[in-house]
Amino acid sequence: MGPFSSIAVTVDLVVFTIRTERLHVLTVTRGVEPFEGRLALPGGFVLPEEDLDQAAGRELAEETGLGRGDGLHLEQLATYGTPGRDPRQRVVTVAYLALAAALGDPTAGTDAAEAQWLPVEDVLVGGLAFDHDRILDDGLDRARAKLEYTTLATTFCPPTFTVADLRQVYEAVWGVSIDPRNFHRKVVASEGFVEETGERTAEGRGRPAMLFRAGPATALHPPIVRQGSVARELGG
Amino acid sequence: MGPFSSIAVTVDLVVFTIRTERLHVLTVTRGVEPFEGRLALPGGFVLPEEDLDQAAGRELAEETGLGRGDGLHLEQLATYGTPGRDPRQRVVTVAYLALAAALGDPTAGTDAAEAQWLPVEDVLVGGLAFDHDRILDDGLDRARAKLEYTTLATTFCPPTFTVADLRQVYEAVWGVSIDPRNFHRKVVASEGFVEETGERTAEGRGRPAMLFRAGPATALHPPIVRQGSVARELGG
DNA sequence: CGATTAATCGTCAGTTTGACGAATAGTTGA
DNA sequence: TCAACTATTCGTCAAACTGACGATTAATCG
Repeated sequence: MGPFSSIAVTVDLVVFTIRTERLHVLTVTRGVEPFEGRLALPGGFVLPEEDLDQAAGRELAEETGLGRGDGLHLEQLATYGTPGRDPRQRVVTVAYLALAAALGDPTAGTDAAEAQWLPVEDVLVGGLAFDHDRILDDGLDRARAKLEYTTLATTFCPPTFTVADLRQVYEAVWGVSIDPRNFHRKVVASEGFVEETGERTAEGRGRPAMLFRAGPATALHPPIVRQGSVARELGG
Repeated sequence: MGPFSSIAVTVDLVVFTIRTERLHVLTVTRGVEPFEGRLALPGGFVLPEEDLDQAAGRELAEETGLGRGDGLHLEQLATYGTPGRDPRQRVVTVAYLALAAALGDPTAGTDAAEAQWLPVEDVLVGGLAFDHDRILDDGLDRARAKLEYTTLATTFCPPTFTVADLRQVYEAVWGVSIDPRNFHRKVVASEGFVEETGERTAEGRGRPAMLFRAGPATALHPPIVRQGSVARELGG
């Protein structure tokens, strides 16, 4: 294939979770040049006999210990290949978006001793190496949009959760506050979004809440819309 | 970077347009093995100093003569890299989706003497080389979804067009028929979707229609929804 | 010129929305 | 113990939006 083979292919991960009611992203501290000591998104090379999705799943498992069956969501985000984005050589990276329920601190002892969860707003202000700020931004846009018309918000929740838990997911990801009464009405009316477990929360202030599990639906009809979000988005 | 560099990176294009009220996709007939003589999506290698978007734009220009300023839309679709998808060597391809107004037959004389527009439904039934059927399918899904909540339908139209022209875009892409009265109401009420030119069509049967041009909006609020499309999409 | 065609305007009932009041069922603190 | 507090859940209401479809308008066709 001639002179075209000198491009390295990697996968990078934008992994979101919610801790203490704020959206967090998984980061690693680079141990080598370039950008040594700087924060970056986790990622690595695609192995010669490995599918792209496989590579992303492997990297995710290495960094977090999460794998199939942990109710996490993994989808391809976009691919970035501007010449010079890695100063060493031409690197094309396929970015993936992962959503996970809150879990303990990243598995030390593995490849990812330097990995840590950081609040997205703290990272967004230009803190990442390479073009990872842009990738994080695109991942955030994608996650925000997907909450509107898919049931993916439940992947941020534990196996059983309350409507308030689910609402806090939307509030954390969108950075807005939502009327609990209208949100409750829409969620329980949305067929297949959540299923009753019959149980209710034991502790906590206020009236005990019903516990739900994720329902079988993947798409939301009608969607849960951000108030003035995309609206009035004019531009030329 | 060791043993990781032996992956070739290409771009492939899903180019849609509308001819005779049906959605068409740009195809090429392969002149070399593998899949010699078979239909495929146009595409080619990413050059060493070339950005991915650039490569896609270049390939599009080579095949169609279309370039910036022709009011066409070009966006990254997804990346495909399953080992074995190209029997010769490991190839990762970044697919792009392009939408264009109807134009003449593909520019013969260039690289693309074998390029032709074919109705999507004729191609969908497993006619393409490599994994291009899958790519076409993903492109079709993306195009259908984007018509709902963006103003991209106008990129299928000439500089000035009627509401009926726009409706035929939706009907061709979605493969449904739409009530002309409700569609008209929504389109003219949607701020920034279309702008009046003050002119009207001269020829044709029936009452002459007002001519519009594309407005400044990029997002649609509220969206133009497919009837029962995504609705009831349960599964798990 | 009447039939036909297509564009545009209207009507109407049913649904969904955002705003917000009210009842419920717990915990907290004096 | 009980009033204050908090959070969940249920209701109400007017405004907006939707799909179905009738009616009018303005052209071409036979």
